[in-house]
Amino acid sequence: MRTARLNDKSSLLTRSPCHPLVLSPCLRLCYNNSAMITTPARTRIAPSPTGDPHVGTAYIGLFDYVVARQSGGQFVLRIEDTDRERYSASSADAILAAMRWLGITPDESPEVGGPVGPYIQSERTALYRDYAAQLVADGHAYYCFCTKERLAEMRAHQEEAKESVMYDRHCLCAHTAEERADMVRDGVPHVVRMMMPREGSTGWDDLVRDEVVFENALIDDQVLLKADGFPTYHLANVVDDHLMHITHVIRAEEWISSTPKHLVLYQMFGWTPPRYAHLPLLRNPDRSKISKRFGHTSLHWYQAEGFLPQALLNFLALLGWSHPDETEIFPLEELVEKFTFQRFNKTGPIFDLEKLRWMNGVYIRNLDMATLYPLVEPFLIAAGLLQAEPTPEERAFAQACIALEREKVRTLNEYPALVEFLFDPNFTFEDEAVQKWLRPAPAHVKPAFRALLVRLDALPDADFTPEALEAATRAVAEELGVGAGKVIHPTRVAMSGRTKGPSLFHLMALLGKADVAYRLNRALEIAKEDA
RNA sequence: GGGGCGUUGGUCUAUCGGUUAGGACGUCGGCCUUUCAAGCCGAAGACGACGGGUUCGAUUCCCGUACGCCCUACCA
Repeated sequence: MRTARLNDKSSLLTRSPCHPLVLSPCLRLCYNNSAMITTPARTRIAPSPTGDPHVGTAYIGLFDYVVARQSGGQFVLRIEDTDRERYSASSADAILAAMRWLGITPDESPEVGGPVGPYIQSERTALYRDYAAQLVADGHAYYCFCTKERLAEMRAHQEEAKESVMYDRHCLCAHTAEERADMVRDGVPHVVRMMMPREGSTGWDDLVRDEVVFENALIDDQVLLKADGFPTYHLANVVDDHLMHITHVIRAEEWISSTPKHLVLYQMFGWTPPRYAHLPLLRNPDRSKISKRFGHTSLHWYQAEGFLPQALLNFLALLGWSHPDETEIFPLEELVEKFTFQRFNKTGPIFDLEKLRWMNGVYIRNLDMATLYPLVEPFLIAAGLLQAEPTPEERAFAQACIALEREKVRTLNEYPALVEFLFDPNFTFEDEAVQKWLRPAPAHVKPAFRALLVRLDALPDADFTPEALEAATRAVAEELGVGAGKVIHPTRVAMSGRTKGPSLFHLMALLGKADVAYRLNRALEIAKEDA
């Protein structure tokens, strides 16, 4: 049951000189956060194109997607490129591509368009200017001409005096509205600041944190429009969320203290605010906000490392949220089915890469070869094991190699190192393996290799099967009066240069008679040198 | 300095006042096995940050303290 007790907006705002707005009783909303969302919700992810696509964007985007899907609504992607200093031209495309890779594709975006575009804020600047002007005209905002120097000085004084650092409304008190308008007309550089009420409080019922309230007096007169004519996040976000009919703003915890500003803007405009859900912030191992310094924040890294999008999403879903049945491995569809904000935790989780790696391994093992191999091939090509356009034969061989080591990895990029030796009969031996079985070689090893060579030579090509190879190997062991392992282990070293690896007989069958013989002889050579 | 948010094993978490505080990752040990993995079994690891309340009973509700984090930009 949802109830909303919202005072008539005109009674919320009253005026008085220099403290012009008074917000009376705080905004109280009571909702039920335990339920699934049944009326179509419009959610949005609003990344800033300032660098590589960020894992935090994927985290928030995942839940935006889930809420939209669950409720039968839409998931919108909007590019917030109002910071011209940090803007990176290639970033927006990279973000879109990363979302596509993850499979959480927006219903409306700069790429696919939609009914409430444009979806790039730099293409909407006229809009923000108009709304800012309206706020000024209505007395909810004012022009400010203070230089950065004066602001810095003011802050220094305030800090020294142990006062809270806030704009002192110098321009508001020193000039009349007409004077300010004249100065703007005369081209004096200026910004637009919102006139934050100095009394009352502003609060909301957060979908994950319940009621949060701030004293208005503690909130600064935020700059809404910068001197370069671009809006700040605060203005652009409110205007766009309203114009784009966003019903649920899902964002990171770091925005909590900005929310009252946004709420007051909605009141000033006379708009109904959306619901807010402030999700916990992903953390570094030292509990600070996740950053490049400690971990991997770029989605490119996860992709390059060979994480599967499904695994990443599953892992992300379990950061802060938990499945009602305590299930750990579940697909996106199930998250859509089971999601409620109530099951969200408020603590910022540390991003545990080890657990992600485990989970990724589970997902890899659950794939059939037909699905797995195409995902692995690019890694084989990158490692130089395959040429860029493999022939069907090369591809078949590579797939057979991967099949041998299929369940061994946690990330796809581990495959090349595991199967490398299969592609190269002149592989490099590992010192440890050589020392254990070849140099010095236990007395039975060289005879065993020679006996094996003879037996394998006698095997028709068609019989070069794991079963036949195992029989031959065991027969050799018996002949020499040693345990099977005493032949199997050195043979493995002869085949791969290592003490560990895939099933020996399957590996030999895959290599074929000639290659196996070559490798056996090569090992014999190495063992010979020692004497 | 001010404000806000948070605090269950190393990590992710369950618990919506009554449990021997459960699960997962990781760690350690065992089994399986031609090695490595995988799989299976088992173990160690939480006085539920601390101190007060409320209650017949608190990890769960309230207050305080400590600690951590976020915000405090003409960045988002």
